[in-house]
Amino acid sequence: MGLTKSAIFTEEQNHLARMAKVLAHPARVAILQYLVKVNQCICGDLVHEIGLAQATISQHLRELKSAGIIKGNIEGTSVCYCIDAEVWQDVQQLFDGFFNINSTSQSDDCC
Amino acid sequence: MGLTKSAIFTEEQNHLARMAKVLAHPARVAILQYLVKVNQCICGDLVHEIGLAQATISQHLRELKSAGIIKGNIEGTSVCYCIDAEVWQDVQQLFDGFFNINSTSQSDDCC
DNA sequence: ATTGTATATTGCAATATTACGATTAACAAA
DNA sequence: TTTGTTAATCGTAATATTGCAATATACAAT
Repeated sequence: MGLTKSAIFTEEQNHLARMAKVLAHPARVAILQYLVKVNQCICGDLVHEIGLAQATISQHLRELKSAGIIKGNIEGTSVCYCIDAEVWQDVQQLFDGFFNINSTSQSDDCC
Repeated sequence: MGLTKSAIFTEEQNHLARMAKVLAHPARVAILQYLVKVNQCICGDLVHEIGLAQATISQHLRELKSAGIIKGNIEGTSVCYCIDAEVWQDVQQLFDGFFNINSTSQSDDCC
C-alpha cells in the first residue's frame, strides 16, 4: 500500500494533518518565519537566507502556496511572496482548537 | 539525495518540524483526539475506533511515543496509553509561539 | 503445558518526500 | 536582438512513509 486512507477520517482530522504536513519540514518553517519577519520577499532571498538550491526552495514554496498559507505575486521578472494573513489565522485557530480540547480531568497517569 | 539537511536549520525549526510531522497524519491526530477524550486506552480500542489494522495502529503509536507525546504503561497483557500532559503543553506552546511571532505591520499584500 | 488475548516486530509493496542539476520560460536592459 | 536575471518545471536518485499479513513475544487462564 503506502497511501493514506483519508476516507476513514473526519474532514477536521484530514485538514489538521494536511496543515501539519506543511509545517513538517524545517525549510518550510524557516521560510514562514522569514516571511513573517520581513513581510515579503522573493525566491532568491530565501535561497540566500536558507542555503538550499533554488529548485529546492521553489519546490517548498509551491507546497506552501498549494496549502494556501502564502501568496505569490508576479513582480516583473521576480515573484513576490508573502503570508496570507487570513489563512495563517485559520491555521493558528485550527491548531489552537486541537490543543485545547482538554478533557474534564487532565490526568497524566495511565491506568 | 532525499535527506533533510537538518544541520542548516535552528534547533527550534527542527523541533517544530519534528512535532508537526507527528501530527501530519490523520490517524495520529485521531489517536490523540481519542486519547484526550477518554484519557487512556489500549491499542485494541484504537484498532476498533479507527479502523486500521493492528500493525498499522501499533506503528503510529510507536511514532507518537518516540516523539514523547504519549506514554504507554504495561498492564498485564495489554499496554495502557495516555497523553503525556507535560509534553502536550510544551508542544502546544511551541506551536503557539510559532503562530504568534507577529511582525509589527501584519500586512496582507505582496509588493 | 496448552490455549487465548494483546501487542510489537519483521518484511514487503506502493507511494511520497527531499534535494538538486539541467532546462525552460518570462521579462528587463543593453 | 542578445544578454542577464529570476523563478518554475522536469528528470532522477536517495530516502521516508504508509499499510498490512505474518510472525513473534508476553502474559493470563484453564
